[in-house]
Amino acid sequence: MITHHHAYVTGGQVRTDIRVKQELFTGPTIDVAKRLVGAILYRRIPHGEPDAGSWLSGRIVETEAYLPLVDPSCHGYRGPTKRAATMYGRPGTAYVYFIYGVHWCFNAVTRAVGLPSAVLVRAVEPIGGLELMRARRRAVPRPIDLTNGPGKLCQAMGITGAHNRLSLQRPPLQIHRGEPVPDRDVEVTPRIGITKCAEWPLRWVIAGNPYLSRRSSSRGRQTRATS
DNA sequence: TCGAAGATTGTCT
DNA sequence: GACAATCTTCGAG
Repeated sequence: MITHHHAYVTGGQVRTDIRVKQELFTGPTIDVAKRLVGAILYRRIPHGEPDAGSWLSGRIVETEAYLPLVDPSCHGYRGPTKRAATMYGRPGTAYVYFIYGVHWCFNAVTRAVGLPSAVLVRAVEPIGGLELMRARRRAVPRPIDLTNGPGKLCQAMGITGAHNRLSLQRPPLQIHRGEPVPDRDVEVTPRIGITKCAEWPLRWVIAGNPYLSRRSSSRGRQTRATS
């Protein structure tokens, strides 16, 4: 079961905590994408907004890797354009972009400065701040639909372009290591919603987790741990 | 400067 | 399962 720890690190714990968090984002993007499955995403509501100071949190259950140099689906593929510039920045920072004129998508930047790459967080399992998430997600009766998609989780947790380029090691956005997910529970599938190199197995999920995003529309190739 | 596409979601049939 | 909503980005001209 998942335990929720609201406490934010202070004092002598800070140094160790920051090092651990940075390690979350080091290494090949594929490794980071798998590693972030089971990690905890924290969002602190800043002063000036309703419910300031409270925390929203969720366990990451679904990620996708967008690779440098070789991946035409990666926004950084065609160079450091205005939008993709964030991907060329420091690993462990947020890359948040607007899509379809409707939704925000949240990524963690990976690799090194100058190598555009990121991990898309596609779904989280809500842990803390359920009521606040529900308030941000209008017309969503079921808790299971609160954060089961990249646009949904950004809406529920109030993540927007204002967070683009921010460090993920301190408020208002943080990712902490969570309880390890056994390898046998992590499945790899093709990515969802892309047209280029759509068959590449770069999506990681906790098999059978009820908070995963919707199935891929066309081929019904949703993976299941058990049938 | 213009047009098309897009790492999505909610609604309708 | 199909499609509209909605707008920023990007590449072509």
